[in-house]
Amino acid sequence: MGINERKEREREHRKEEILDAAQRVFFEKEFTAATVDEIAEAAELSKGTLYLYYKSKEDIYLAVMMRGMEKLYEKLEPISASGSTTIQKLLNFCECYKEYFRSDRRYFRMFHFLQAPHFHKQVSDEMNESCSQLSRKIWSLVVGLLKSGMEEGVFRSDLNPFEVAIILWSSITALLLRADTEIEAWKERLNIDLENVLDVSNDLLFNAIMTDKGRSEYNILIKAGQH
Amino acid sequence: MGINERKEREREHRKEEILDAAQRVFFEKEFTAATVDEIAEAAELSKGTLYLYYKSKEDIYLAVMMRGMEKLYEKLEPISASGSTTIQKLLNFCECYKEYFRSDRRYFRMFHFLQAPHFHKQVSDEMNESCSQLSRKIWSLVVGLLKSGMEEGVFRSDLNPFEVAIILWSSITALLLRADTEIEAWKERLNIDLENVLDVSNDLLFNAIMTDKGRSEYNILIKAGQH
DNA sequence: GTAAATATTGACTATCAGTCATAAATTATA
DNA sequence: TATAATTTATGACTGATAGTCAATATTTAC
Repeated sequence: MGINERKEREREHRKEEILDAAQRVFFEKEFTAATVDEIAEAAELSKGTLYLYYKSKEDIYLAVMMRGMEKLYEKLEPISASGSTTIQKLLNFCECYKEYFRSDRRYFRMFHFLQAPHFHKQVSDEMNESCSQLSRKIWSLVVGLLKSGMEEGVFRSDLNPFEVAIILWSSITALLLRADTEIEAWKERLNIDLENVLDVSNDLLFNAIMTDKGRSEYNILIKAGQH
Repeated sequence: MGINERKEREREHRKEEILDAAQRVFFEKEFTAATVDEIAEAAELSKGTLYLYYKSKEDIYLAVMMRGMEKLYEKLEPISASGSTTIQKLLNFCECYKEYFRSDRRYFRMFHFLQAPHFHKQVSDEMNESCSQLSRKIWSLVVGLLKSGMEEGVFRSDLNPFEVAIILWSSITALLLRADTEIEAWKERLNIDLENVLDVSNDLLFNAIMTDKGRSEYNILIKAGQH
């Protein structure tokens, strides 16, 4: 019976079409401002049909956001797999995340909602699970990098790689989320460029987690990058 | 005419009563789950009356949150005014924020909403302004501390105190917000204690922003604190 | 004591997520 | 091919809730 397979394919295709429509809507309006009716209209389907494919508005939102996370993963993974040194990879990771922030800002912006605790109440267990799984994929790239660096002796091995990953990821994401909403305000009020603040923050943290060996390689790369 | 003054006092008093009621509600339920009708019932007033005193649900929420920020300020300010050394003050600031997180968790939890960009759409300009003003008050304590430390030569003076304040505040707040919602998950999954991660993060950043002079004082204090 | 001003009310409106009985379309059976 | 069974789609409806406003009650001024 190829019929069930075809039906399954068609179902997945329809789900993607709904996401295409939802993405157009969520790129224009944030979660609360966007309505399910708008998404249905954009998808040229009735609202009831949407609910045959997704369990809630939050599920649809997360599914679009996961496209964004997947895209970030696709950008980070090749760095991880490349032949660069660990220090170079760390710098590339950060540059890549910043580049993602700049060019895929509408996806990045959706990450704001991951923070809101109430949001997850309406998310189905399956969606939450796929989302965590994808998070962990990205996560493991960072942890992997830190572990390699510790083994090679460029990162301090007295630190816990998971803890350092949390620290780095939290601080970078927090500053980018802040930059997303406040970059103009800081520029005007105190002439501070939040993207530059991120560079300073990274520089402080990188130096702090590196060994002398790591730092010497890092400083050479940094100087080479500044021109 | 003392009547207008009395009326003004009564109006302020009523606003506080509404906040008392709103606080009880928001301490139990997060923003979306709490309803204005519930707050009205808790205040023993009709919903219409609430809107004579506050312009929106968001305004009421922010007003309660500002009580929480005020309370934090009241705890931080004495540290700033004390005769301790700058390094000691920095450590006390962090300990104080962590203590606030633990004992005033319900206020702290409300901070989650400050991040959400859509939230501010419904906030009146006046409320936004009072809120920013209060933020700046807390903010200036941190910046003041950093500036003093730079003058005394315990903090690196090649760094911009405003930028360092953003970095410290962002990273501490981001880790505490994460701890608020994920502390059990990390404990179970990888046996990682997010409160400890905060200590590690602070240690990395503090060392990174200090001069040799600062670090030597810091290390003495840290060792004294560990017993 | 009465008129004007002020404060309060709660029924009403508008909006929107999610549902479900009904209808259309597709597939299986005779 | 005709009909029954199954699957997919619909949109009017429900329930929840933020915010409004004409009507009412209370307080102040004369």
